[in-house]
Amino acid sequence: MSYDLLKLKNQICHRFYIASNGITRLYRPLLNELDVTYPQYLVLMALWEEDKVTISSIVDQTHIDGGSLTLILNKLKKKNIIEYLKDKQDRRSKIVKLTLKGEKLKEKAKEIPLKVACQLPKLTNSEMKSLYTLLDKINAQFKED
Amino acid sequence: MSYDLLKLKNQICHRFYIASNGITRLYRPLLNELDVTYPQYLVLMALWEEDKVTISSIVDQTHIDGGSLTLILNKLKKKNIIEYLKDKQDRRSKIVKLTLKGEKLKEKAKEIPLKVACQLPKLTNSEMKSLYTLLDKINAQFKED
DNA sequence: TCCAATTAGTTTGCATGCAAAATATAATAC
DNA sequence: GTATTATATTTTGCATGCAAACTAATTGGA
Repeated sequence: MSYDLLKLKNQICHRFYIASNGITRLYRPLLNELDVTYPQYLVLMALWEEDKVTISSIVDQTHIDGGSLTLILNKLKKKNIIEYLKDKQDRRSKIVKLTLKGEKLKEKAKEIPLKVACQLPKLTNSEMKSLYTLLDKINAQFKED
Repeated sequence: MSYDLLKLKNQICHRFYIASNGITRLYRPLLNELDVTYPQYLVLMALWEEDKVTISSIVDQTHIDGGSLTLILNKLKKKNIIEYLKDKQDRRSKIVKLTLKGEKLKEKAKEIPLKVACQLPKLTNSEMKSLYTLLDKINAQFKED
């Protein structure tokens, strides 16, 4: 009995692991049509909301690791989806800006959220709201890290 | 307004991504003391519950990708935490078995779940139960993939 | 003003996650 | 019984996630 907490069925982190990987898998075929990966899509969503931002701002919004983000952004640049501008106030930082192609991708992506939602088990509005609230409580502590 | 569904704040998958990575980060320093990574720990939890199982059984229990699991198991073998046995019924499959060292690690790991729980925001029993239920609903569809 | 501490990004090395191809062995169809 | 098909596992190649070391530029204070 004292080992019950070590059982897989009692691991909340394992449930997040399964949910995160599983839902990302649902996105994959849809994102393939845009020729982007899920983390690249996170970056795009951040830029579609606010363009011409620093790399560290994107880190804050997406929670993608900075080292990984360097690679991700370079790939988006190679695909002509973003470009870099110089920050004249602070020469250490770079400004990331969507290209026209990057902006137009938003139109193509518009249908993705609903298509993914349709493949998920139906939750009532109340359940969905509750899930968001609980996730936000759990994640609150990671917002500042 | 028609792009609201593309905002980061409305992405349930992004919340799972943040929660999964964030909580795994809480485990890391604790798991370092056992010299294992989080996915390796998932494998150990599966084996502590049921030892001498096939690789595909571990895939079913942990939802770790089969290709990745081959590497993970080889690393656990190199650390003398598991060993392989031959399956005489089916020579395609391997039986994975904890070594004595692997079994003893369970004792060392016993305190980990509580130590992690202490670092998470406090949820009421009711909230926690609700979160588990909702996650299980979401994950139900990935159980068979 | 000059140096120490800080900050923005990049690079490196290791460990997955994942799709797809490759291997080896079993089970089925005929 | 032999060819076809299916299953268990491994291998390969690419894309992160992450810690730690590194570079360049800015800031804070003495």
